[in-house]
This record gives sequence, structure tokens and C-alpha cells, in this order.
Amino acid sequence: MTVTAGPGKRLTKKGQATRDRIVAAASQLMLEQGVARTTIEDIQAAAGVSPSQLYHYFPGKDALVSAVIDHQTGRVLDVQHQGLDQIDTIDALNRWRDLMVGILTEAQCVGGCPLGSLASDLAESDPVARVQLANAFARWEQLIRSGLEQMQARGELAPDADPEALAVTLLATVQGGLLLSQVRRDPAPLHTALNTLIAQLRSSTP
Amino acid sequence: MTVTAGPGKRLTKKGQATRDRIVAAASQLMLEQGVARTTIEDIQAAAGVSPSQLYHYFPGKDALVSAVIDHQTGRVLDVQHQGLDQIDTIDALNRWRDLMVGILTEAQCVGGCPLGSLASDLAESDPVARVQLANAFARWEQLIRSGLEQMQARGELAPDADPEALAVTLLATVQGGLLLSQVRRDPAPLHTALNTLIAQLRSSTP
DNA sequence: ATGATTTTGGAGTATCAACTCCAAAATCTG
DNA sequence: CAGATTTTGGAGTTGATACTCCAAAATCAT
Repeated sequence: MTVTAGPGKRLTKKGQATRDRIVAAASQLMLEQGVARTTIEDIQAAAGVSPSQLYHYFPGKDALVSAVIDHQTGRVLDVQHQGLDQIDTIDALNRWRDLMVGILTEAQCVGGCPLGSLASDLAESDPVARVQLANAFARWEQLIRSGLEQMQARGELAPDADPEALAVTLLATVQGGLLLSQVRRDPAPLHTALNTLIAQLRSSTP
Repeated sequence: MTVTAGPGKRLTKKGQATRDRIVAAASQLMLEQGVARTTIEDIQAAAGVSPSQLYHYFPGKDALVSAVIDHQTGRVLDVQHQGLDQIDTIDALNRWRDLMVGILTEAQCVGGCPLGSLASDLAESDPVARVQLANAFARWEQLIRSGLEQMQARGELAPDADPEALAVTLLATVQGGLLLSQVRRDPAPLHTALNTLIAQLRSSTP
């Protein structure tokens, strides 16, 4: 997911490191305080970088936001691959649930979902970002769907279950659960919501 | 939910109208572009009000945000009462689903959930607002739970179903579905997610 | 009606945030 | 090593934004 040298710009090893530092700092700050509340100066300070450096790598804040979306998309999809790639049984779904609840708990429920937060923040104010995030969610959904299809092929899921609809539902429940947990500062809502949904799946297993 | 004259401040009929106009304008703008991106000047223009008027009714932006949260909480809970108060059958849940999908469709998927958007926006940057929103969600959840308990009492829901857990799950799914629909500009995700969840409930009905 | 109180108009201020510019230092290429 | 290119430091500019102030007009209570 790391965007290395594009066609028009050659990036030195050191340059790439600086760029990465900027994106990482911006990603964290924007997750913690939102895009609009994160100033360029904040990012400069967190990344240990001067104004000219930042504007050397990004034409403006919008471009930086776009890079942040790519960065977070990569991080989230990595975790999802880790949890979903070899799903065979319903218990594997429970491990996936625990993976996400664990990450949330470690973060002490701060920030919520990196993609969900960006989406809510940018959906109405940055059309380009909206599409970029829609694509990210589509890829995430596809990952879940593939896992469910694997399970269905192994007979762990009812043959008449609809993996596509279930994938949307699971993704929605993850997003909503993360939001509720973030607001309440308590991992329970995410855990309960996923647990309930997975239990329903099990009950309709042949 | 309308906050009329508090103890320390007497509000004239006209004054209350002006205050209401400010809160309504601020609510809409903050829903459409987020809290941080909505400037006091934007609100002044939309409400047809001068700076001194705004600062006469609110000590600062934070206080206005708090009033906006109250306003949106009232609006959302009103709709939820409308859809949930007399729930007896599973079909009533489907009408509730249609109510929300209908509202979302009318809004052309712009803004998402008024509470969810505020929550995601403010959770990390305004601790007072976070608690205020947590309470709003708790009331919403309680409304859903009461509906489910009614259904359970009538035998429309399995006796061993857990209304509390189901309420959290439904609320999370609504929130996540609204977010996905907002990002994709398509009511389908919300519809699919709620539909799938309700279908699961039906399948485990005695 | 009249005096007290609330409401309003609008100009003004101090601060902050995004972005620019140019020359010096570091790094790469051959 | 030498020239071309990339990277960096830091002061400066422009515009926006939250908030203030004071006097005039409207409204209310008696």
C-alpha cells in the first residue's frame, strides 16, 4: 500500500523516509482529532519537519489527506487479511471478532475505525476522498465475503445463506460497534454486536 | 427537547425564536460539513443573524455545539418513538427499517445519522460532547430494547433471545449501515444490513 | 406610559492556519 | 570527484475565524 516514487518525482531514500514520517504523523493526528482540526503545523511538529519539507512532498492539505486514506486503507486491510484469509469454521469468525476487539481495547477505544472516522469526517466535504473511501470499504467487504464463501463451501454456513448480504451486514455492524464503543469508551458494544450476529449465523447452520 | 428559558436568562418570545433559528441553522450546517468546518460566520449567514446576536445567546462555539446535540437528539428520538413505540410483530420491525431507509433516501444519503456524525466528529475532541452523545445513544438503545421486549412478551421473539444484546446489535447495524450508505451514496447498505438482521430474528422465532 | 431589560447592528481585533519563497545543505549519478 | 537534483531551514504573507464592544432599537412588566 505504500506509494513509492511516482512517475514525475524521483524520491531519495531519505526523501521517502521523510514523506513516510509525514504521512504517519498526519494519520495518527487525524484519527485522534479529525481532519479539519489537525493543522499543518501540528503535523510538522509531530513529524519533526519544516513547512517547506511538507509542501515539497504534498501540494496541499488535500493531497496529504489522500495519502492518509491510502495509508489507513493499507493498515486496515492488512489486519483484515490477517483475520479473514483462512476462515473455515464459525470459530474462526470468533477469532476475527477477538482480533478487532483486542485492537480496540489496546487503543482504549480511542479513534474508532481509521476508515470509518475518515469516512464520516470527509464524506460531505471532500468528494474525491468519499470515492476513495467507498473503494476501501468495497475491498474490505469483498474480503469478508470471500471468507464467508469459503465457509459456505465447507458446509459451515447454510447453503441458502447470502454471503454478499451477510458481508455488508457484518461490515456495518463492525463500523457501528466501533462507533458505539468509541463514544462509550467501552469495548463491550463492538463485542456484543459481533457476538450476537455470529451467534445468529451459527443457529442457522445445518 | 427544546431548551426554553433557563434559570438565569429570561428569553423573550422573539429571543427564543432567534435562538431556535440559530440552533436549527447550526444543526443543518454541522451535519452537512462537520463541526470544525462550520464557521460561526456560516451560521450567522444561514440564520440571518449578526455576531452580537449569536454571542448573546451562546457564550461560544462549544455551547452552541452542545445545543445542537440536544436538538438532534430530540429529532432522532422523536423519529424512533414514531417507529418503535408500538412494535408487536416482526413486520413492525420491517416498517421501522423502511422508515429509516425512507428518511435516508429523501436526504439522498447526505449527512448520515445526525447523532452518529456528531459522535464521530466530537468523540475525541470534546469530552463533554462525548458524554452527551453517549447518553443519547443509551436512550436510543433503550427504546429499541423496549420494543423487542414487547415483541418477546407477545411471543414474536424467541423466549431465550436477549433483547439487550439485540438492541445494541440493531443500533450498531443502523449506525454502520448509515455510514456505508452515506459513503456510497446508496441506501442499499442500510437496507441490506437491517434486512439481514431482521431475517435472522425471524428465522429463530418459535 | 415608562423605566428596566432584552435584543440587535455592525465595525473592529487578535490569533491562527495554510501556504510561499529562496538560498543553503545534502544526496545522487556518472 | 563534479555537476545535477533533491532535500531542508526558516522567515514571511495572506486570508480566515472566533470573539468583543457599545450604543441604538425593540420588548416587557407594572
